[in-house]
Amino acid sequence: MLQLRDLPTTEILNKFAQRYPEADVSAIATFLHLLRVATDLSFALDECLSRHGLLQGRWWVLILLMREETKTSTPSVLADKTGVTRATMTGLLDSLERDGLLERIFDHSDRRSIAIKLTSQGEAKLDEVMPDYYSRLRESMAGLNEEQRMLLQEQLKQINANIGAFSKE
Amino acid sequence: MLQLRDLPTTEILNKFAQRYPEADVSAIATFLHLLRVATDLSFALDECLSRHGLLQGRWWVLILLMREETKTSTPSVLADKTGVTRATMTGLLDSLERDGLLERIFDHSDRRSIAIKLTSQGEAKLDEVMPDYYSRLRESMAGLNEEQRMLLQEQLKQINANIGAFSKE
DNA sequence: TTGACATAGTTAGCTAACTAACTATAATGT
DNA sequence: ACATTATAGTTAGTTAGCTAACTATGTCAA
Repeated sequence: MLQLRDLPTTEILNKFAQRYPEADVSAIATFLHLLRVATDLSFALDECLSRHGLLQGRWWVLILLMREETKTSTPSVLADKTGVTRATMTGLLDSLERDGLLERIFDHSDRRSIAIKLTSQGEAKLDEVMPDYYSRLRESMAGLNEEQRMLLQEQLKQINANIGAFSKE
Repeated sequence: MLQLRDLPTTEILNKFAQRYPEADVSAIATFLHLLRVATDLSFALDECLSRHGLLQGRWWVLILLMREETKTSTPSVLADKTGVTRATMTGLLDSLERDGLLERIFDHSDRRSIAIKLTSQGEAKLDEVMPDYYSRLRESMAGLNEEQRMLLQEQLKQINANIGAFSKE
């Protein structure tokens, strides 16, 4: 995702709207601001995680395992839940296994399948990262009160409901 | 940026909040929903652009050139405005030049510098892409009225103001 | 006026995603 | 029962980003 350092001014938007009558200026501005804030947040998150030797992909895998009662899942399920391909998941798991944060356990009920289990080192890593992540996240959202947060989530849901319009056909 | 297909339920968030007292449940939920909608929008945008042989990086370069009165800029300025490195910009410009959408013009006032100019083919490409992009964008934002859009932008500004908290130190 | 530093752009090599093709195993329909 | 199809995971090769190092040119201060 691009960083979009230079959002269009109102004048520029109006100039484009003149050339392209399909343009809805306030829709464009809202869309670009949303993308902008989200990419900035995503970069900041990666910066936070990288201080602990993680990036979003590796970190999210650890969290998904921690969520499970048994601290265990499978590569395909993890791939689906993180939204990466199974091929990418193979690489993420290789690197996390190399660091001792999880282990591959061969399941004998279905010999195609492999169980992925968080190690105690993996738990310890999350116990180190999550407090830092949660503290920073708390601060970065401090500008909105509870009511504003609920409202924001409602509005995001509205947008989410119509995303299909973008990719349809 | 990850796709985050499986956002945590309230129960999961509460479980984590029990283990990590730093957690602010509504902050986390708002943050994740924001990232989620933004990545979905970004994917949808790429899907729309790829029908016209573009992706965000190449497309944004064309737009930045179109904004200029002279349809001209330089690699470094374009790199700054798109938030990619100069090295990445070299690659983007190579590919756009190969497609005939822009040209490199050697500037003799400063022989280090190169002028990048949108060709008429480049303009034609934008004239093909932008109406499609704007129409889809209009539809995807149709769930919010003018007032809600302004409100959303205000809230995003609030978050933006505190992003520093995430990456500080 | 020249030595040190700064700027513009490129090249080379790395990384983390991707797709496509592959192996192995399981499930299913005739 | 066995041929077909589906599923789980990996491997190989591609892509679009990145950083670091490089060339060439320009600027500035002793």
